[in-house]
Amino acid sequence: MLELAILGLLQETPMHGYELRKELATKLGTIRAAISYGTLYPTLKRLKTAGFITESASDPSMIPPMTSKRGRVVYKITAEGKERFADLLAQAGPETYDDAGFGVHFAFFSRTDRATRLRILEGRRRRIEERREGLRDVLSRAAGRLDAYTLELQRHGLDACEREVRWLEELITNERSGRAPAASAGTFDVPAAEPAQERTAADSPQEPPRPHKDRP
Amino acid sequence: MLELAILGLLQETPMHGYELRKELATKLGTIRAAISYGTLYPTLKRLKTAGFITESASDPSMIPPMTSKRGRVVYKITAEGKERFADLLAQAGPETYDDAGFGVHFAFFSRTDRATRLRILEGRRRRIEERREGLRDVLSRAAGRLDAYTLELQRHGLDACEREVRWLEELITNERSGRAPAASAGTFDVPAAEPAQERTAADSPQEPPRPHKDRP
DNA sequence: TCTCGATGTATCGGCCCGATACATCGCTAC
DNA sequence: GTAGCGATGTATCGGGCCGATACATCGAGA
Repeated sequence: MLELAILGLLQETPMHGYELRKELATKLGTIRAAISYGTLYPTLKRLKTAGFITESASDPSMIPPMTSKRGRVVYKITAEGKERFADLLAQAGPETYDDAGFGVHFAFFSRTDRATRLRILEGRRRRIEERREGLRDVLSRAAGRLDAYTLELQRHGLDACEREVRWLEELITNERSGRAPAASAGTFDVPAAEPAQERTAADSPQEPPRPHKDRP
Repeated sequence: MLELAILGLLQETPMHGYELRKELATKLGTIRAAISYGTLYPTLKRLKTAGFITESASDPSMIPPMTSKRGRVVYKITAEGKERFADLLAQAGPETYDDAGFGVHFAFFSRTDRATRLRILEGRRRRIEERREGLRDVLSRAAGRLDAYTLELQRHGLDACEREVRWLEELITNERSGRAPAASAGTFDVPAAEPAQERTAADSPQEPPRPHKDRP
């Protein structure tokens, strides 16, 4: 899962580990607070061994905060890496629908085609519906066996499930009708930006409608 | 974390592994779907080595489903195990407040005293408030940098945070006023039960109210 | 009879985490 | 000026937990 996220971020721009961790934290803030270095560096090593990324010593192209010449290592994605990213993004294993897996896939939805988005959204909905049914069963059948706190926990969990299902339905509806994820229409006004570069997919040039919100 | 859950369940009645897994699944259904055997058995081994539980061959006291004489192993908690359980339950490390840790502690709240419950509830609230602030920051400051899907994910996460904070506030209020977790007052009618005993204290033999369901 | 699904115990490779160790940079305080 | 401090930065280690896998028994229906 982390592999996918790293590849996705490096696709936008090369980075060194520390930066990667921060970007990961803001992009996946909902999923995991912050990735551990004990995970990050071994994963980067794996990725490098597999040929999906390359390391290079610090080049002096970074202007903003740093001009140091210390041992900073900049990671860069390769062509194989981009291909790998597209594969991981589109393929759907069972782990695609658990909390972490779904979150990562969703976070990179702007790099996917609509069919894939719908498939993942619906798979996730199915998964949550199953969890919801399990909780309902427990609450109706096993209620007498459990204490008040445990029941309260289940009730809260059930509530969260129902809410997530509704959220997914909204997203699915929007997706089908070709709109962007206008969904919950929060208090925030999205400041446009991000022409969302089209065409990612190693070999497929399509990258459909995506009305999104292009500026003139 | 799993250690705590196992000890907690074995405190109610001895069990074998398979049964333990199922109980774990219904008690912690919100937290984790089902514990893996690749986790369960090694943990049981650890617990046994540490002297917190004992193994014994299948005794013929189990009536309901099985009368087999195969290699079923029944696990039973020891006095040290009960002490350990009380310690784990009351102590508050940082991992007490993450999703899994909090869930397990909450599921065993009926075995804790009110002061501990309040401490944990408030610690959890603090944790979630921090996550919430982080998401708000991202949504207001980094919004332009992120695509619509990522933003939608953050919005949904923020929503979940706000909801959980409100839930926790309710629980804290109830706890302070001495009521049971009547909290969210869902569609379900809570079958009363559980006056929520006070005082747990490591070695006390009391084993409070716990109506449970003993057969004749 | 025979296969199938539930029950049951157990191990292995691998991902990921928290703790820890180091080293440098820019800032403020003394 | 220099001493400390917090942010930046790279890296390893032990351990928890997961999914896949293997194996064995039992009751019930084809």
